[in-house]
Amino acid sequence: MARGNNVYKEAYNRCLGLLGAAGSLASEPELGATLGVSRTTVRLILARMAETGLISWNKRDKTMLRAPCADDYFPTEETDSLSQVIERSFMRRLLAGGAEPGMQINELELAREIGVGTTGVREFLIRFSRFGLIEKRRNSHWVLKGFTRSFALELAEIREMFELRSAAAFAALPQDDPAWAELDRLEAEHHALGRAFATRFGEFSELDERFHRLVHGASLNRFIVDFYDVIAMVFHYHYQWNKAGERLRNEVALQEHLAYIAALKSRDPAKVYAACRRHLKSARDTLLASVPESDISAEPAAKHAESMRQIKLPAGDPV
Amino acid sequence: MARGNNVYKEAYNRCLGLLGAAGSLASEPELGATLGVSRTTVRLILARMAETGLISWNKRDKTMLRAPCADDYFPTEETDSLSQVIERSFMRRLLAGGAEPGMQINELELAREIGVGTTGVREFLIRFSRFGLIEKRRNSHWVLKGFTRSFALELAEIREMFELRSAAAFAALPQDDPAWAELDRLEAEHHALGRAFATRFGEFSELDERFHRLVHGASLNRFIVDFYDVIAMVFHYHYQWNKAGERLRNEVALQEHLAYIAALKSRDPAKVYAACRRHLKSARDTLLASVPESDISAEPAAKHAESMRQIKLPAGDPV
DNA sequence: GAATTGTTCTTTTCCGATAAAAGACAGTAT
DNA sequence: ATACTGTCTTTTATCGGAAAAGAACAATTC
Repeated sequence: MARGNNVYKEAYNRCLGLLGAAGSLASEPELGATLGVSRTTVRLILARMAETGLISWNKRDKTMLRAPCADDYFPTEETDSLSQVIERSFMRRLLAGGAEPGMQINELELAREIGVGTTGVREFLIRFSRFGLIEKRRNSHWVLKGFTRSFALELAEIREMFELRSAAAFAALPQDDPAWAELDRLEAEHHALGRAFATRFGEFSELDERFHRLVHGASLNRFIVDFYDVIAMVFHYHYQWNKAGERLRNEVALQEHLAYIAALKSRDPAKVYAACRRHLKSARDTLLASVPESDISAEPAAKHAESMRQIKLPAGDPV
Repeated sequence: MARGNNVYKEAYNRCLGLLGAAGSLASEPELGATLGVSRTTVRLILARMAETGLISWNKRDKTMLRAPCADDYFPTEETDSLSQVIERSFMRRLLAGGAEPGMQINELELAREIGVGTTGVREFLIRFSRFGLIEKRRNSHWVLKGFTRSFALELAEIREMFELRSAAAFAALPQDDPAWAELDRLEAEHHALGRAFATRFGEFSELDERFHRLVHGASLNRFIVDFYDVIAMVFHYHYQWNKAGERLRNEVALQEHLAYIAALKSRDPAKVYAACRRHLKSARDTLLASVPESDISAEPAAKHAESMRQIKLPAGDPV
């Protein structure tokens, strides 16, 4: 009948890392800031560390008595927040099969199977609904729209609109904008990853997200920035269940990113546009290739969205 | 400790209207369909109507005994759903003054002042967050971002992108698409409203929303369609508190709509583009004019968003 | 006297319970 | 045979309460 203490447990685990690395711990407010929790939680952590004999704690003095070992850590199942637990569980069902579009979602059943209260599930579904994969019937159940080809196409359409615009805005950023320094840093990381690609190619997706978020940030538009959450969600879960051809896919994307970065640095709108489009096109094709081919007639939207991309908008300044 | 019975009360009131108009009532399933509620609720309504002597109810026979009077209706406060109550209350505070950007939102306080449970407020805030006016701090409070100039600009930017694309898609719709018939109907309604504008100009906003939703629907993209919810919310609440110049504003918009509709019917992409842009530009200007001029330096995004619109994207097919 | 600690109060997060509303199914009327 | 009604089951919407986490303030320490 109360919230779980995962915040404490998760912060405790991270704090063990800090202790192991430094041999002692900073002041309570400072620890709170680095761990991203309140001082109340910090003091709970310190209390337990003192209790288990990891440190001696007397006011300002927190010195390590022994190095933390594997047993000191809380198991990972206990450090996840409720929403993470629900999200993962839900996405597994969604992607790991048997989730037909049109199927209805039962809050109570979902809550019982995951082992949480209904409120948590409800709130998750409301938050999740903005991804466009589920829909609520008034005073009734939720309906699964499914991870379909048409979803992928609609997503790609918006992404392309937003990212082309963001990339153009990025190229127009003043010389002294901190984004340029961050771009240099990311470029270096791309090169570093490329050199050790054989062993580290799995790290690419994290770099990918950081790069695209940086670009989107240049739009200075909250709707564009927020929309990247949808893309990130899709990539995160979708590719987690679909590791086929991961290495090649990432290798291609990495090269495209480097060309894209070079184009941004040139500040030439035409070059930026071309490099961005090239990358977006391959991202879309890759995503579509991994969505199982479905009966198109059952998805009128997909057909239309595909034809949509052929429509030529009259040239002109954006409004 | 349970849900309110507003669904029943609201449906009951609408059913009184049906009864008054027709003199008798259809079958239970049919009534459920027209009122948009389940048969369980329909039977509750019929039971009360029989009890209060409005009808005699015996199986299939439901005949009116007396015409419904004002006293038969439930008061409007009791027919609103919890989320409507919370939304209105929240928007009133947001727009009716004293809501500074950066201010923090207290769930418990809000719940107490509105007289509802915390769960309802929480769920409302989560749902409302997609409008980009509030933001959540992890494990902590919500922060009000405010109905600022920069919000209006960011909103307008996306709206323009989406609507230009939707309008182009609309013009490319096949001749036999039902949207064309609906467009004809809306055009006729525009003309009818225009003829009686002096007395009925307040009805324009409802027509406005239906027209724009029809256009957006042609995109066949759920993200574009859903985004219109944001615009509709803004217009609904903002203009509800800002009636200054309403008649002129609506008159201009009505004429622009007629030109826009004519352009769509011409199916000429260049004409569609021009008419759509003209209308969007005046909609943006009108909205901006009604947002109080604020300290631009405190809102870096606003400045940038305004310069953004000057950037000329290289012409080319959409990806 | 500025930062840190000790203490207390507030707010968020979450669960279980319950009435309203939806939905299912069998029986009955046309 | 089809559509409607009567009855029963399932599911959703909402509240109150309790523990965890945050935040504020007073008392120390360097």
